[in-house]
Amino acid sequence: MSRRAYDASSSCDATIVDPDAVARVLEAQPGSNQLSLVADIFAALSDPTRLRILLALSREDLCVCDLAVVTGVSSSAVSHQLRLLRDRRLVSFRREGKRAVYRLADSHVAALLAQGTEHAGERA
Amino acid sequence: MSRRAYDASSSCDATIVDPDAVARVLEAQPGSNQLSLVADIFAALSDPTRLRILLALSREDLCVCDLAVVTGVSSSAVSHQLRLLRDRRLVSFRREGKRAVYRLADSHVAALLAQGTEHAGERA
DNA sequence: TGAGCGTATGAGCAGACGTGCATATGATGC
DNA sequence: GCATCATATGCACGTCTGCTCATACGCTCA
Repeated sequence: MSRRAYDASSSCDATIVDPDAVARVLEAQPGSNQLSLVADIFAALSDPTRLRILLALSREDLCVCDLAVVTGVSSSAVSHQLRLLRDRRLVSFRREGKRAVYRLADSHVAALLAQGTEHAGERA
Repeated sequence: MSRRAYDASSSCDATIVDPDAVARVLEAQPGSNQLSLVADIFAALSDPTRLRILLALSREDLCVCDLAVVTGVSSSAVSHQLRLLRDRRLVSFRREGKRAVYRLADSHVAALLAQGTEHAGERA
């Protein structure tokens, strides 16, 4: 939020224009591990197929083959994506006979989805 | 939220196990365009360098070369990423002498960042 | 046990992505 | 005008990603 003017002096090749601001920012930045975690979560939400899966699961628990119908891709592709979403703890599943019925892991996921769609909605 | 048991009959090759649930989901799913928009926004947040840029800008307005210092990559790379963030309307900038000073486009971005980091924080 | 179904996984491929290098553009100051 | 600095852009390269195909696993029922 700093709106103070840049002093326009000082060079810039690997040098810093606003040392105070840079220092404040560097102090507040999360470490690389934490940052990769955040990036991984957003990456999981960055694919249309996975978004369709997650949006579907935000309304109904569904098995793999129904998710294939909903997303319009092969159940193999869905399974691959579900594995990724499982690894990132965004979905969980239970066995029901031969089927695997998936559901969202927790409400944070739905909240992120909602915020993302809302943000996109304003740029129609 | 449907928790009713799957009836375990009916086949599944391109066929549907729970037609009602699938129908409800399909009706509620956004169109492909809207969906791509959402995916693009999340994709913009899915890279550590871009996250560093956005987190930095959520605290301070910064020029390209300072962002290069903060992110630890070349100012060319920063410029490339800023172009992407500009195209997706996540950041805006003003000219200040020779420099371009960038800032977050709106508060939604900060909200998404916060929600993402919070979500990641619980999985330490 | 053996066939059939639903799901999972590994390999391979086409396309997208992030970066650095070289170069272009634009603004400042002599 | 020219030189210099900050930023932007085109290209090339290595990596990653999402899909399909083939195959393996696990469960159910005859």
